[in-house]
Amino acid sequence: MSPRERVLPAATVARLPRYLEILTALAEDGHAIIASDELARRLGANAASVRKDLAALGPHGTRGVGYDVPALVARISDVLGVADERAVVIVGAGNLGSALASYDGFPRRGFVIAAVVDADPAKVGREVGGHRIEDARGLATLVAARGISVAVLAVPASRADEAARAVVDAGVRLLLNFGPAHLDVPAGVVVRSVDLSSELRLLSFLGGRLDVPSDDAPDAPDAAAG
Amino acid sequence: MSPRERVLPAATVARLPRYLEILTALAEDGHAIIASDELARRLGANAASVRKDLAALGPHGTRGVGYDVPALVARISDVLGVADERAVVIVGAGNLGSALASYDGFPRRGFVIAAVVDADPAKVGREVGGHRIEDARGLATLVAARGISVAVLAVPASRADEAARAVVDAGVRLLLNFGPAHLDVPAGVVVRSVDLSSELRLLSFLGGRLDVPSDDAPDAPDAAAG
DNA sequence: TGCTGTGAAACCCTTCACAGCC
DNA sequence: GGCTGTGAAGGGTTTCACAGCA
Repeated sequence: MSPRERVLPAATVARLPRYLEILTALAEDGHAIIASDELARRLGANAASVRKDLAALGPHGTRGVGYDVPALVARISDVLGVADERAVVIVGAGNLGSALASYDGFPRRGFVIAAVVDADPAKVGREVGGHRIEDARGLATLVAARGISVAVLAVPASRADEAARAVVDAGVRLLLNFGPAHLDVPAGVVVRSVDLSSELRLLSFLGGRLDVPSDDAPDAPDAAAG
Repeated sequence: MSPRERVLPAATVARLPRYLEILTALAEDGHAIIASDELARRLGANAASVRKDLAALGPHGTRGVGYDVPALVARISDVLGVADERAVVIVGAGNLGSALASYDGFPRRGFVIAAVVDADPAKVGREVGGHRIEDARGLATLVAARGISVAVLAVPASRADEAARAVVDAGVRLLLNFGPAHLDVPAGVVVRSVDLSSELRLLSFLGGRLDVPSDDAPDAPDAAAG
């Protein structure tokens, strides 16, 4: 449906948030210039890869000198669209949902928690992280009234599909899912999944391999979920 | 304990935990057989990819019929090494650490929370998720005494490096890091990072492409890389 | 017939090596 | 000299298409 002209390689896009974190920290430390070598070291990547990534964003480097840190911060912020604040609803006020509601990383990155909802009436009215838990049945109203564009799903695996359907029906098209399942959503809805169970089991596997002596450290495979 | 184990492709390994989740659920629902098409649908992947993945584990499928669900569950469990319990220490008893300490996904997947530590003396002695918060300075002793092999880092970004060094010094070689930074660890130490900030910003980017880009149309940097 | 198992092609990403500019 | 920008090479992953078997 959407005219998806992929300007940037997916792998580059996936790294942009980390560039932004590093470059922002550099800017706050007063660094005005950085070379690809140093950036690569901080990112844990190859310098050529860094140069390819940054070149794809446009010419912000000077040969023989390095990259203009403030310019890159501005450019990446622009590309990622972090300039605009986004209203977020956290669905599920269990342990994880409560933690996320209190997580200061959200507001610091332009994500305003506009609502925390739960399907359990017993939880409605309680407070988590300064937010009053509201009834999940009122989702559609909340989304419309507060301009919510992102939903964070922190519900049990068995409820994930149901919750996804509810937020999509309410008009949300960006989902961050903390659950093991693949969510079946309509075209036009974007889902990113953070699967703690999978990460743990992957660790378990990689740990089993540690007994084998190896000359170089096996890099963890990227878990870029589809 | 495995007949003959060849090296599995990293991409396959990264998917195994999700296969295991799906297949376990199928087994509990009484399904004895599943076809690659159906498995692919639930995984959100291609059927050929599923067949390649499963073929790499050995012959557990029957042509014209499908795959033996219980056999696959057993095989993947074996490969991932989830049979053994692993003792985990959670480092950082803030919002996220507390949530993880209460997260029932850990015990259900063979990860026993053996300790929760924090560097803040004010927090020591309090309880989270049934675990008493202990002093982070005693890490080395705890790790040795309780056979801890996995550390979950849930500390602020500014403390991540410090915390990583501490757990590695204590003898832990498997780290699950909830933080934005790249951790510099010695060879032989495996780190998996779950970066909530990055996920959010990625969502932000993907969402920006769904709506009308505000002022600045994608200025078409030649994507012809390589 | 139906579905698995698998060569082969296509694709993507990373890394190297070096040309180009300051 | 130093560092960016980029063709080319190399390696891995996905997808197709079909052979092989119950």
